[in-house]
Amino acid sequence: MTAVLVIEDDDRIRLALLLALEEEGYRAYGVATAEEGLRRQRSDPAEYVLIDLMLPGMDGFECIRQLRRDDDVPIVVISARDDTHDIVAALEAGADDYVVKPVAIKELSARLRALRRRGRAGAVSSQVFGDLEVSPEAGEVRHGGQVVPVTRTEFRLLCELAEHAGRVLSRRQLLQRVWGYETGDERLVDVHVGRLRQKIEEDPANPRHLVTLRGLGYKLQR
Amino acid sequence: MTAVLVIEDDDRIRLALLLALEEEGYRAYGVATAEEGLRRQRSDPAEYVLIDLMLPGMDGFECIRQLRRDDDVPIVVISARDDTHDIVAALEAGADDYVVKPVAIKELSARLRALRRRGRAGAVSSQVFGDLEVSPEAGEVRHGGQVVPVTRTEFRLLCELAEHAGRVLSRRQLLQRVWGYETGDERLVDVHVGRLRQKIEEDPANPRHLVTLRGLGYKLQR
DNA sequence: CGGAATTTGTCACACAACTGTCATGGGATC
DNA sequence: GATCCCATGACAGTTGTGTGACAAATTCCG
Repeated sequence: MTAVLVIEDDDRIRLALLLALEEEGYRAYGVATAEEGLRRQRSDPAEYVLIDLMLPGMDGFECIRQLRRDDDVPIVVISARDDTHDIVAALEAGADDYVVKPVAIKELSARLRALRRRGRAGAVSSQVFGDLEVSPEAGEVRHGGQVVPVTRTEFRLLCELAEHAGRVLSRRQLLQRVWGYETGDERLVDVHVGRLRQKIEEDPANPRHLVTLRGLGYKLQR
Repeated sequence: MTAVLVIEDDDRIRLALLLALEEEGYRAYGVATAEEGLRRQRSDPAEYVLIDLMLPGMDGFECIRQLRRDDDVPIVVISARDDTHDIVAALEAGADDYVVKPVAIKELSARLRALRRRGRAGAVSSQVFGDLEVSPEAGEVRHGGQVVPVTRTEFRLLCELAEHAGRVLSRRQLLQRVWGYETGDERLVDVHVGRLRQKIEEDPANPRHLVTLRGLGYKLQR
């Protein structure tokens, strides 16, 4: 059965979430602090983590970062604030999705399902985005059935984006994950995204797959 | 030749799919109902099944479940609705992939390729790559029908690549698997690849089978 | 056993491909 | 309209790969 870990300090909300999740067929358990959440996830990993941002002690952002360090579990943020900054910061910390309280349980459930679907797709050796296909194993990129020659860096970049398809990755995240740079000029990412577009987009000036989210980063989509 | 069964009640869409699939090099045939599809698949199994969800009589979901009962064939759902519930239900019924109508045939083709890759079985006794043939058992390599004399190291290298045909193998991996070196100069691989090319490639400078993926490694393809 | 032939691994060089930086200009946002 | 953000082309430095030469190791064969 699919397990969900809920990290939320407000008892009433946490209990309500747990009940609703069990109603939906998940095995759900909750903790009230980030520290306990980390411990729990290490000892008995859940398939999903729901987390509030404002927590006593370690806050949600830091908790997400630490979770991400040793786990690729899908993380959904549940926050009271519908603030762009929070959303961006949470996604940059490594969250996969963001919902605003009060949470419609049906919506939450749909989002979990969507994540599961995406996760399943991510597990296969080859990913398809419309007329674009990325095969990490074959070291191959196809566009409209044709193999496109891409460089190693472009390939890594594309794989990284494909692995988190549909989700924005900031320039900083890409710099860290693709290049391993903790710091550095983010324009570097732009350049390589540009070059990649020349190869995999029909009309590089109007990208369909590798799109820019101004101020946020890049995203790969169908 | 790879056969595809299309289960779709709309005559125009079905015919269009069949034509497009044959264009792509598949042997395709179609039926209009789930019942007929099940019968057909039992009597003359195809390698892939494409299925619409909304069908007269037995619906797509039930059809998928029944197909799954006695067959491990990859099933791709073709639906008009881009609805999370449908997608989840179809995948849970046993489908392998889901595309939304109108279907871009290139995308469909790519998805079929992806499925084939995922489901590919292990090594076979003799492998053919166009005009290149490798028989590990006979200890022979043929190029254009002619037996080519290769050295033991070259042969091992070629077998290793053939066993993982279509996948990139890094120099390090090859060094480990062919030579048994945990560490060592990776240029060694280059040299042997070069020598192998002299023997099995029409034009060693422009290899068709034993290709380089810069920064990644080498790959054997047809 | 001994010499010849073959195979193997190392090295160095050359060339092509790739990478990252910079500057410029276009577009979006407020 | 000012500002910020992003796309893109050019360029020099770097890296990766192919290849020929050569010596050591191995195999072949009389």
